[in-house]
Amino acid sequence: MSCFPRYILISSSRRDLSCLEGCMEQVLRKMRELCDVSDSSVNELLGCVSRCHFPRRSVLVREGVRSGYAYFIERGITRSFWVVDGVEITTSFSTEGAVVFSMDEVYYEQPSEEYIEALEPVEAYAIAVDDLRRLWSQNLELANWGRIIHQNEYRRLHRSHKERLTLPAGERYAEFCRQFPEVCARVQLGYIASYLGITLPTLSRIRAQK
Amino acid sequence: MSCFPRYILISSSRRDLSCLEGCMEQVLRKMRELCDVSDSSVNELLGCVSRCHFPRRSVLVREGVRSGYAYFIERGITRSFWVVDGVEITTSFSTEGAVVFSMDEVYYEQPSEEYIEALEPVEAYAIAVDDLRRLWSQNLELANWGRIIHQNEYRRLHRSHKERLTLPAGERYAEFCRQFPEVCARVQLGYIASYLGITLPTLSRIRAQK
DNA sequence: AACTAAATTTGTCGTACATCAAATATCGCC
DNA sequence: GGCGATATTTGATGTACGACAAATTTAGTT
Repeated sequence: MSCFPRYILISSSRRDLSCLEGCMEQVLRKMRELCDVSDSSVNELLGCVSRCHFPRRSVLVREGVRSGYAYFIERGITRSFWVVDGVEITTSFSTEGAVVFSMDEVYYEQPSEEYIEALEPVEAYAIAVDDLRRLWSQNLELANWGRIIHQNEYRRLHRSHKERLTLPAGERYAEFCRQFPEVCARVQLGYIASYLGITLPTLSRIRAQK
Repeated sequence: MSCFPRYILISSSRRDLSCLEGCMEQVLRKMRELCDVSDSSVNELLGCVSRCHFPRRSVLVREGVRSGYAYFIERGITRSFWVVDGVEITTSFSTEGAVVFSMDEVYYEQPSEEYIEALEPVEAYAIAVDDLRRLWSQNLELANWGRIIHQNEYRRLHRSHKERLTLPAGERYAEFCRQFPEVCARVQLGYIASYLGITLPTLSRIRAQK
């Protein structure tokens, strides 16, 4: 089990929106791919976020804790994982434009069961979980956006589950590379192996075969 | 691959609500466990449903088709499954009080990728997918109820995925029996084996060990 | 650029579970 | 209540992948 260097930097002045002009570009680009959101809703969202930075290997969300924040990834890549009996199990990767948060915290108001860590230096926008919940409950456009994100996550998980049960390891890896070429290129092998449910040596051998 | 005897009976008179008095008991009981829904919202829902019956082994939702309906299970049990290369993979069981539908149809307006079949004779209430979508988009209470159902499904899947990656087959079976004793008792072994990602002979041997 | 730590490859061996097949038990239905 | 179909058990054999460990390559830090 790795040990985590720990610092979280959240810019102090939540109300200084000057830095937001022309910001959240990746996040907003991704949002517009998913659904229509009016400028006023976007502004509501922008009013709640603070820019922040996470060095490589730092932890955004920790097991057993309520971090209090969700994060929109503007630059960099993160992984979510469980630690079970000292073994890390990667459950997802998130890149530019994605939202990462603890489902336990946001949906169930409980401490997170997962970790989220930065695999590269991450530029992000933090939003307080309370603010996110409030926006989702009050603003229909943002609620729909949240729902679509969640539905897509469910679908990814559903399909990955299907693949786990039907495809041998090599084909699952090929499928992963096809679906997430970005992630495949930027992330080290051990994390992908863990995501696919195989060991690092096995994945290495699979790659050697071709 | 099994072949399906097929008849779907939906009572013709959608507007005859007399049969609904004291009806949907199991469904409404389950709903109240999850969240608060006012009588007027419940009535909105009741106004859209029709009682229907599915014999054992009949199919509620078929792959490649838009069934046009979601179903509230009042009595009986269903399974959802994929057919991949002629092999059935069970992804969930639904009992009294549950809602079953094709995610592809309701969320993505596409033909279903899954089958849903009755494992026992099923008494259900059918709602047109269009009506369900409309209710969810217009009624905040019902929308929240839908969201909670979806979140719980996500969580179940997330955890089952975790178990698949960390526990050996025998412990996964034990965990399944602990979490779903009802289902465990009512459903035949092959479906449970398929849900757990092991073969029927293997599950039979696991049980013989204790 | 060099030094160190981390990631990946490669090797050997063990095992949990799959596959195929046949025998027995159970259950749905008339 | 009994018959026929279906579900479960049991057996023999194979294999994909895991576990552990050492060698080699790659990459991060000064």
